[in-house]
Amino acid sequence: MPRRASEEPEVNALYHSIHAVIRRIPKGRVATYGQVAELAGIPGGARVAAAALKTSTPRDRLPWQRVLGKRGGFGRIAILDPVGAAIQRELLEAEGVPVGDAGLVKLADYGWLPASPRPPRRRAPGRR
DNA sequence: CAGGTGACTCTTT
DNA sequence: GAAAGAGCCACCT
Repeated sequence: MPRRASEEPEVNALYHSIHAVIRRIPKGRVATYGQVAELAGIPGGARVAAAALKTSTPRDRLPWQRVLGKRGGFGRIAILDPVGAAIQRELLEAEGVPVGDAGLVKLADYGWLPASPRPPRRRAPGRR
């Protein structure tokens, strides 16, 4: 069975916060998983944000199409749900967000800036 | 409590 | 620039 936060229609408070952040993404803008997670209070929890989206259902009316990977792409979803990815691309273009042929969005121009610009982080994760 | 998993992200090869 | 390896977080079994 698919992994979900719980069998109940209501999600956990943490996931709810993530959903709330996603709902705050202005139209015509996109945010990254890491960005959403950080705003939700989970720095470095990009995967948690992804899980929150995965567990959510279309009935939640979440603008998941505005959540992209750090490189401006859709990530593995393009492989898991190619149909959904196509819909996502159309939705973004309908909002005024141009998507390149490779399925990439210019985060420098259409990235969401909730409060501060993007401070260059030195080496948070990935240090081996 | 411990092990396994993933719509991620980063640094190094 | 692509591929591989390592790290983090929260949820599930």
